[in-house]
Amino acid sequence: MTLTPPGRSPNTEQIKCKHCPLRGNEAFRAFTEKELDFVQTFKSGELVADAGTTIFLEGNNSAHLYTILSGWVFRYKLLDDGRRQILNFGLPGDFFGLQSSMFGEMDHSVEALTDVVLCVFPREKVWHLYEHYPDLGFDLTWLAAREQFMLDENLLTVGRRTAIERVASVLLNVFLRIQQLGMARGRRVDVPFTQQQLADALGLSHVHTNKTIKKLTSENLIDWHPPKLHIKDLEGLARVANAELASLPVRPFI
Amino acid sequence: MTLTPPGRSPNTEQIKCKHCPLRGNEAFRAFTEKELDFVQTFKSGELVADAGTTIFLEGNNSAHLYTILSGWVFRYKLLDDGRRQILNFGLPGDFFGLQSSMFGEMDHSVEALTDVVLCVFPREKVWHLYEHYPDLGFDLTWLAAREQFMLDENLLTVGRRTAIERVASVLLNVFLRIQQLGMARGRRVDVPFTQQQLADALGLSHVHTNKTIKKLTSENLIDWHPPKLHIKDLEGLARVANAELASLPVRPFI
DNA sequence: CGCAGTTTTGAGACTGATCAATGCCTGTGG
DNA sequence: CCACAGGCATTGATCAGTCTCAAAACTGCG
Repeated sequence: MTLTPPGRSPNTEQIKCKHCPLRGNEAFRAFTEKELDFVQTFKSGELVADAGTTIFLEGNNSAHLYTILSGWVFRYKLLDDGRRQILNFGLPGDFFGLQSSMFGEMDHSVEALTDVVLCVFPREKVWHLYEHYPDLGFDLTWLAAREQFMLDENLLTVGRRTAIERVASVLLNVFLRIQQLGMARGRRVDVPFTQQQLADALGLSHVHTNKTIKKLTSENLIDWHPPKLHIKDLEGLARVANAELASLPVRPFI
Repeated sequence: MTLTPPGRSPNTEQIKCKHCPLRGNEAFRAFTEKELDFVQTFKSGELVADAGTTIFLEGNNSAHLYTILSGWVFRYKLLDDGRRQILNFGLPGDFFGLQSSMFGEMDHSVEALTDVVLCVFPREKVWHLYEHYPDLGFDLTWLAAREQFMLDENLLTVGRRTAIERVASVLLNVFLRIQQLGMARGRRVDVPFTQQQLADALGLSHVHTNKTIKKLTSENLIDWHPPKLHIKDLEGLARVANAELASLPVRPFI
């Protein structure tokens, strides 16, 4: 496990915001020079973490905000006896850690699902952002509303969909998000989570999740040999999921 | 069903922000004169709606943001076949409708649970707020983060808690929220939702919800003769819920 | 008084949980 | 190059929590 402290990355040179690999991506809105310069001063460093590393724990007073440059993370909550609910997955360009900068304490934990590179922002500067870059403040709210949107969807899934609908809708969502980032090869994507982790996101047991995946496979909708996921029938999958195939809006990121 | 259009309330005089009944409440942070004046210009009217009225529907392009002055609402999503998941309840001081002002379209519906009075803000002015009142922009983000916090909790509840834990934790949360608003009489509060609505928030059937409430009652933890809820054993209820009794932070509102 | 919506109760069915193995792949060290 | 360990995936059998269906009792209201 490597957890490089913010501000000092070991071998790798830090990426300048100007040259941020995410900038060119069509999924994200364009930035002005001025905004870029500010974001650069806002950024305090990078965090490189191996898969499995805990970025922060519930109850922590994390002093940072993070944008994912590469890799996946997941947010989760635990009950005392160890039951775990994964709240959402974070992909490149996604933002997390807002709560601590608002309330001073996180209500959930975050773990690196794959090796990740995170862009780190100190929370003391958040206020500065609102004061001098209202458009970026607006973007922050936008991103918070987007997270809420995804949570609403997850809550519907976990609360009201059957097992097969749940698996179908989460795989579908994840596929669409990867596709939006331009990281899909046709209907083929890399989905790095284990069945156990998927189960924890769905509110199901891992055994039943496995059996449900098999069913989707035997119905010729998907083919998943972790981490390679092939969506063989997108419309069919959406039908089983009881979901619509809306396209995702272009979005900001910090 | 009465749905008074924003900007024209029939008999009632509109409430000036300066005299907003919520202002004095300890649950909320104090505002400066300048902020109050702006919020007053931001406000475009009031919406008075009877219990059961739909404020807006999923897919709508709602042009407004709302703060609840009095009464309860709930946010929900539907599946095609009518299964309903209630995402969260809104109480006085709570804010909703942010998504439409960010993405132009709501992903969920909102219904008045009781008769409500809502304070209406036009979404065109949201940008103005960020530009000229950064502290209010910050507050908006704060409120979005708070909603996220509540959704995280709900997702954990629905995904990983058992029926009895679910009922206990939602009743507990609702009690604490009412208490924070100073609307509790000791351990007694008015909880206006039906068992069916509670069930839809919990991801349970209404029959099983009823049986579970009975169990909590027979264990002498609560006493609920709708709408009168009496929490007979707060600590015991928290224990059953597998939840902690943290106090809620003072919060902003618009 | 009667209606409509809500709560309550019982019985049986079923989805998904739990338990317990087994198989499989990958990386590691001998 | 093989043996082994550890993590994951897979499978079968049994169990139980929750759902569905159906009907009755209750409550507030016109």
